[in-house]
Amino acid sequence: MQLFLSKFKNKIDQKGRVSIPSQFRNILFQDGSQKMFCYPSLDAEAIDAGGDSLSRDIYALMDNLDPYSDEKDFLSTALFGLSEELRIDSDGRVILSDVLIQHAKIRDEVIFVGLGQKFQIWEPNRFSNYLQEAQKKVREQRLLLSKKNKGF
Amino acid sequence: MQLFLSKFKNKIDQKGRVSIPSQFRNILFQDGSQKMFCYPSLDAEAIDAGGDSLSRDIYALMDNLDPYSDEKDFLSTALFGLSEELRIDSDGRVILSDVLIQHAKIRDEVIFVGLGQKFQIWEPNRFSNYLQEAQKKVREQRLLLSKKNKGF
DNA sequence: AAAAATACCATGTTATCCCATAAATACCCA
DNA sequence: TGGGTATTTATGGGATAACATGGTATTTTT
Repeated sequence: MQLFLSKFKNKIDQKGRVSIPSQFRNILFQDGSQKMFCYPSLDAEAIDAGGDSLSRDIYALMDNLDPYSDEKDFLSTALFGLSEELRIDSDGRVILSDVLIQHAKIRDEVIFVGLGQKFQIWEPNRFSNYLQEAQKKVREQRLLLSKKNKGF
Repeated sequence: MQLFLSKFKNKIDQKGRVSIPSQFRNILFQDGSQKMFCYPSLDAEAIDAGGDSLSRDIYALMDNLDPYSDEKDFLSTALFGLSEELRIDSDGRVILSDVLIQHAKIRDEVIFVGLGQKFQIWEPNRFSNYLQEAQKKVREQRLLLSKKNKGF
């Protein structure tokens, strides 16, 4: 399985179009779909995005919940109610919706960040702050992890 | 399993290309992949790099985490977001990304240092400083150890 | 009709491929 | 062992393809 790795900075033009980094695009295209599945990230000011496998994972997650629970209703509203399948045009670009743009406080540049099975889209400054925090956490965690994981 | 051993100094050309030392390249090619997996070293001004086995170790590490926790998001941002799989071209060269170059403060020459299951890429002067300190530390340690373990 | 979405085209930049060269290494055979 | 030949390797350059990005034209929506 191909993973989303690394990060890329791209511009948004006057029409609101952004190129999806080719590395990510190729992964999305692998299952034949010309869509990018995305929704406002639940715990960050960013957009979560991915391909068919991501949307399938989320469907599967929902299926495991009690059909008549509040929890399921909340989650399906938060995820499916706000998720979109953006069409990827012939040049590999998408147009982000207003809802997504406002949630992530995006202007005219974005950062695509690979997270393995999905990726996120950030406003650049906001992302560099988040990254610093994340790196701090990793350094703390690593002490624990390194006992089990050789080499890393 | 083949180990990355010894060190090699190579040049970066005007296009940003560096030859991977053939000894290392052969190990990378063993599992058929044309990629070099790498990321900014966590505790040194250097680039950590390796092949499939290194990336698999890290993927496995992430698999153990709760898929929808923000702990996982933090870790995958710092690990996946900063990792790259650089394509090795037909002449055995890669192009290091800006992020990696800036982290390791690399200019037009690098040193590849074998560390067993992975290797590091250093700016030459920075590496020789690091090496001197490391040797000093080893000598100090050895004095302590030798009291218990003669012969080392 | 106006606005938005889509297709299509153009451009500069960068990455990728292919080939050339020189040095180093491995190989071979008398 | 020596001496010469072939092979590998690092490195440079030119040609080509891919990519991000901007623009214009055409279609669709409302």
